[in-house]
Amino acid sequence: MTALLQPAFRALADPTRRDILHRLGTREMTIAEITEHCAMTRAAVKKHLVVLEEGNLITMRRQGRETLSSLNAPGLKPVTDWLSHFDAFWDDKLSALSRTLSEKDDT
Amino acid sequence: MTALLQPAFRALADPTRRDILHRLGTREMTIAEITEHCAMTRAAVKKHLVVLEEGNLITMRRQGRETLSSLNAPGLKPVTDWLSHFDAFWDDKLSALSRTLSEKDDT
DNA sequence: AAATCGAGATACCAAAAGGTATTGTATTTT
DNA sequence: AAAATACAATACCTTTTGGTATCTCGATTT
Repeated sequence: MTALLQPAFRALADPTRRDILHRLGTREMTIAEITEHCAMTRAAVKKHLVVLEEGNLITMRRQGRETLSSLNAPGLKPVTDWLSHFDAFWDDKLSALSRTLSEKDDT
Repeated sequence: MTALLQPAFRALADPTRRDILHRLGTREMTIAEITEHCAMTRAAVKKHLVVLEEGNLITMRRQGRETLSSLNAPGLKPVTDWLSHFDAFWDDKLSALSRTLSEKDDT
């Protein structure tokens, strides 16, 4: 999974792609549907989707003449794992609480 | 803080910059020190440091003729906050626990 | 004071990223 | 079968990105 760290971070670096991820959190969507919200051409949206797929953040499946894109949230795990390395450096109440709890119960 | 979301994600998109962040987790370092590990010129490293500073992920201070760079971990918070929106989509034990707790106590 | 050392500042270059336009190809619809 | 639909693929363009080289400036060392 750590092999997908760079493609995932790369995919997240663009605001359009983050917006698409958010929308796909709601439901599976066609390229045309996504394009409605994006102020660019279908071709451009498709490119973004390919980048998201390379980052393992979405999956695409062909159904008839449509391509359905859906969120692959577990693909974010390498990213959150990498970020968790820095948890110890700031004192966020919740993360501190989580750390405390995980110390008591590491099953 | 949400205004720094894009610069922060941008800064994290480069493997060299992520590596620098890791190193700065250990201690404050000069540009020359960082450059030793980076297989590129000081000028290139400096550019990366500027990007990291724009993302609010590090701070730089001049001391004599040296520039000391240090990690600013709280700058990662907008990123982790954005990512937490997707917590509900995978079943990570710790994040599930955190959500449960935050429901009971939202102060 | 002179030489050196760590950086800042530009200018420049090649490659990648983000986007459009155009053309082509299956799948539906009528 | 013909037309329209939803997309794929390619070519092309512009801007950004990652990098080097060079020159200069200010701080240190001797």
